[in-house]
This record gives sequence, C-alpha cells and structure tokens, in this order.
Amino acid sequence: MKKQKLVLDKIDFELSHIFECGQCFRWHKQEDNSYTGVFENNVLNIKEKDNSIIFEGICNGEISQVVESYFDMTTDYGVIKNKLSHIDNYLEKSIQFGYGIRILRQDLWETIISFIISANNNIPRIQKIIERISKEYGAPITWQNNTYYTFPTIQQLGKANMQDLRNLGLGFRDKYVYETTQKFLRGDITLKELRSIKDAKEIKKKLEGLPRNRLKSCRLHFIVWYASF
DNA sequence: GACCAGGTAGCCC
DNA sequence: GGGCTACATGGT
Repeated sequence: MKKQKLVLDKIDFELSHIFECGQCFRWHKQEDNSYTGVFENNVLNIKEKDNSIIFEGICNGEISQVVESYFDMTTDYGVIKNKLSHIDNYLEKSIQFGYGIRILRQDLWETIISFIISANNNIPRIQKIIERISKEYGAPITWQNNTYYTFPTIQQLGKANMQDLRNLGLGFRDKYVYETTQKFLRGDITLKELRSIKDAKEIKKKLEGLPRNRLKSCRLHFIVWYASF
C-alpha cells in the first residue's frame, strides 16, 4: 500500500452526481468540494481542477488499475447516455439531471450488509452505522494524519456477536447482519457463487435465502451489477 | 417529544 | 396472495 496520484481528463465524470446519488455510503464531501472515501483497501481523495479529475491517496495496487475498476472507466457512458436519452422524454430529462454519474463497482460483501442496514433507516444513520462497524472490525489505513477504516471482511465481521452489533446501534437489524455473516462464514452461500451466477433471477433466489434481504428491484440491479465482476 | 426513515418478517384474512 | 403491524434507534 502506497501513496499515489492520478490525473485523468474529466469525461462523463461529475463528483456530486457519483457520490450523492445514493449508491454509496462512505464518501464524504470536504471543505474544498473534493470527496474522500474508503473502498476495499484504498483511501482516496478526489477533486476536480481545470477540467481534470485528480485522484490522490493510499492504494492497494496501482492507482490507475484501482480507479479504472472502481469507477468503471472502461465503460463508455457517453454511448449509454446517448442511447437512453433517445428512448423517451423522462430518460432524457434524467440524464440531463445526472449527466456525470458513474455506477461504482462496489464491493459485493459490503453492499449486501449495507443494504440490510438500510432497512427502515435513514441515510445519515446508515452512514454512521457503517462507519462504526468499519472502525470496530475493519483495518486501519492512515493517510494525511487521519485514520480510515476498511469495511470488515466476512471473517472480521464474524467476530461480532449480536450484542456487539446492538451496541454499535444497528437496532433490530443486528440479528439479520449476524445471521447473514454466519451464513457466509459457514459457506452456506459464498461471494464466488454469487459472482458465478449470470441470471438475475437466480441471484435473487440465492439472496432471498438470507435473512432481511429480500430484494427490491433497485437493490437487485446493484447486487447483480456488483456480482458481475 | 412526536414522527419518520433506502424495509421486511410474521401474522391474519 | 394481499393487508396490517412491530421492529430498535437516532435524526429532525
């Protein structure tokens, strides 16, 4: 893990559209309008300057690879937007509204747990709970005199019992997170298995076996997306 | 201090 | 299968 920097041309990339559309919980806006976040074993700060996007932080691997993967850089969003905007007026307006969005390639495990936590909950609190879980069970990464925490792996989160989770403020969701983690720990269901399934209905069926995890269609789209790589 | 939140499981009918 | 309700907390 090392400090790295990357500068890319600003194409189909708008920070606020990406980070404030509700698809992620761990990116925070800074005073200078940049965003800092933790994903997998990376901490990045991202800012816009002179029609460029500057990525800076601690990366597990080459920053160009990490960014390319997480931000889905190999997909041409211009082509997609062009296609969608010709379907109907509603889509055209939607694209005008969020023209700079990219669908992040977030960690599948983190996403499953985050979605369980989101049940009957509000976004600020969801964010706080995820931060607390990460601080308690994730691994620390220090950058620019701040300590950030990765989202815990299955094994790391497996160390928490229901009371531990209750103490972190999960409320009634503690047992659903606990049971889901135990299922993954035991291997009743695996991430590899989810990734190997290409049919959305099959993935849905698998996930419905998990507690507190029946999927609304919006969630399913994300899970299918995250499971696809 | 009441009301609500990125929902869902467990009832009842 | 559809409709209702409880669920733990914290944010507003």
